[in-house]
Amino acid sequence: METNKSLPWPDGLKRSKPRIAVLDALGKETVPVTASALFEKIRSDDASIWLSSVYRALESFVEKGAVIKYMPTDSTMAVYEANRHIHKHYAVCVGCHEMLPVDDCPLREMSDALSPERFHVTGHNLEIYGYCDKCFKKKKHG
Amino acid sequence: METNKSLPWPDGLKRSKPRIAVLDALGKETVPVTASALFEKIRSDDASIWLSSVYRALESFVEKGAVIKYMPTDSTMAVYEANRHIHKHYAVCVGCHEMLPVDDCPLREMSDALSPERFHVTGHNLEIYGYCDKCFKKKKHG
DNA sequence: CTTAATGCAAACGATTTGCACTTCA
DNA sequence: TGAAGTGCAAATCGTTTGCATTAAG
Repeated sequence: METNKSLPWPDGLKRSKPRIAVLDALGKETVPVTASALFEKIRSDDASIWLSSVYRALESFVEKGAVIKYMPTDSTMAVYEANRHIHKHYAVCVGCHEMLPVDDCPLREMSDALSPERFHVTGHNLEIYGYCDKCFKKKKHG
Repeated sequence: METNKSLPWPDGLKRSKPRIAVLDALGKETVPVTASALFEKIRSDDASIWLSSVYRALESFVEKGAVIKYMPTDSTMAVYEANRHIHKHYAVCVGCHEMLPVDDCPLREMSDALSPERFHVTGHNLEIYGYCDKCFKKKKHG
């Protein structure tokens, strides 16, 4: 997974210190992260940034399609990841919220189920729930 | 779709006025609804109920598996539906948030992609995004 | 009776927003 | 310079919680 190659700057967005910091930080992640996790990482690296700027930066990137936002069903916080244009889904652990990438997507033929008279598909989101192995073992022992 | 048959009462839950009202109201819905929408409907029907009681009732039903909670990615509010034990997914309109049922589920073989050494699947959630026909037409005309 | 559920209000926490002050193009 | 972005604080809003009271089993 190409996490280190720096992400292309989205057209039409001014380059500012907070935005650059946010996109850089996202570029280093391999799984989706929350806004406040990003905020902490940027801060601990060095730079002064405000949480609201992180949110605003993320929002503008999402709008441009450079970043993808997910809202996991069993959580209250949104998570974000760089859009590397690799079609991908995650298995979310119900115990610790870890997100494991799932390489296969079984949805190629999905849109057939929806005729264009009813619905015009632009994308989809698949979450698989369950336990990662660590949490599964923890659960077994109580 | 069997929306009128009254839903079975989950084992181990005390029958109380607010809980009954919530489950009744959910039984009349054909698509997932928000807690506050339910709250309004119950109120407009007649009964006095508090929003917090709606949340508490929903929470207890979700715990018992009688109700399913979703958190659509493009929204900030959770939605709930009665668990009729029919495997189902929705196409969510990006314009108006309408949720259209999708009858087919392409995920039967999904869990094969995850070996049990990595992840123990308990369920999944699929959202399909796009435009319902009304919003699609609206968008075309600007 | 005795535990669990509710009424109600007040707290919470993630996210958003308002506004004066920068900063980028 | 002028529009767009940020610092910062304060507001918002869906949801949760605390506690005294009420109701279910």
